[in-house]
Amino acid sequence: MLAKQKELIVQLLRSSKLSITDTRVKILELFLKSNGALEHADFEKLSGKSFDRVTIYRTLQTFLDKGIVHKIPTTDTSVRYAICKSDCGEHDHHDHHVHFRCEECGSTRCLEETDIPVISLPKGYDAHNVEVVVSGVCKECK
Amino acid sequence: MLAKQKELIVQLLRSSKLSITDTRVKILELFLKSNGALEHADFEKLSGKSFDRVTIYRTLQTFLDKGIVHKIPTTDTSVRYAICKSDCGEHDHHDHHVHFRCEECGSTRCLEETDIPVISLPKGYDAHNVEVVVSGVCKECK
DNA sequence: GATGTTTATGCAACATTGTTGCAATTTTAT
DNA sequence: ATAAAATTGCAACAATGTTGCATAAACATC
Ligand SMILES: [Mn+2]
Ligand SMILES: [Mn+2]
Ligand SMILES: [Zn+2]
Ligand SMILES: [Zn+2]
Repeated sequence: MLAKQKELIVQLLRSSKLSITDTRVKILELFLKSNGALEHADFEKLSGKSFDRVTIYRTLQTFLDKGIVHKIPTTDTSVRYAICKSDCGEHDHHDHHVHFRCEECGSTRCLEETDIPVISLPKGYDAHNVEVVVSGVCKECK
Repeated sequence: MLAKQKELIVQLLRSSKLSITDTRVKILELFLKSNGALEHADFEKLSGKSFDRVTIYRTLQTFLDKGIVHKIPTTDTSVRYAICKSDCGEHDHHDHHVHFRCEECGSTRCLEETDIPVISLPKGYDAHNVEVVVSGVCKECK
């Protein structure tokens, strides 16, 4: 791993008041390396089975709590996580972008530049959050 | 069960070229009765444990294949299903509506009148399907 | 309504995914 | 270097989903 990236990761953990551990550094490294969302099984594979499953679950939950990563909805039982590129904090997330799932390569990406549209709901409904997931064929697969 | 509803369900199964079985009738009955999306565990509870888990999985998959139900994306591992109110067929679904998840009562509903907005993606991306899930507080819970 | 054929179901066995308690280890603060 | 606090790995468990196969139910034909 590059020293620069390591420094970046350490800063990220420190600013979230998390202690610097091998698992956390490795998982953040995998997020930065990948160009899309990752799911639990990916970490077990990509990390070379060096970490316990439970630790990975707990680490992802911690990152969620701290606003370091966010989840992306799916229609199957998998849970997909992506790193927050905007500076989300523990109590305010502002990842208001569309997600894209490619039917060819299976990758899921954050489209940072594509904003979530305004949805006008029927009377009586109060919206707190809107998730948009587009599926289709990505740039690379066409 | 009302005779009228039973007849409706039988028609629905026939028009999808599915044989009429107890499990299928019961599951459709539960869909019609509920005013929101259901997940696998709901069928085991609501049906009174009379059906095998495997049969429920297979029935839901069959209904999906035939366009009788559709899935709704979630950020957890649960898979939620709702009945298609538009007349979707085996090869063409046209459920282009927004879904709403209430943070209070936990119900997920199809907002049939609320259309999916047009999303303009970055160049190179080809959209086939757009899913919108809004979370917040529903009519009844306010 | 009885017949054979097709289809669906239930069961067992297994795989995958996620959770909790607790002791051992690592990190951090002093 | 040491003590306190936090994280990790392990075991045990719970929930969810899949497959093969024998039995049972539904369907089409007579
Ligand atoms: Mn994202
Ligand atoms: Mn719907
Ligand atoms: Zn692709
Ligand atoms: Zn509600």
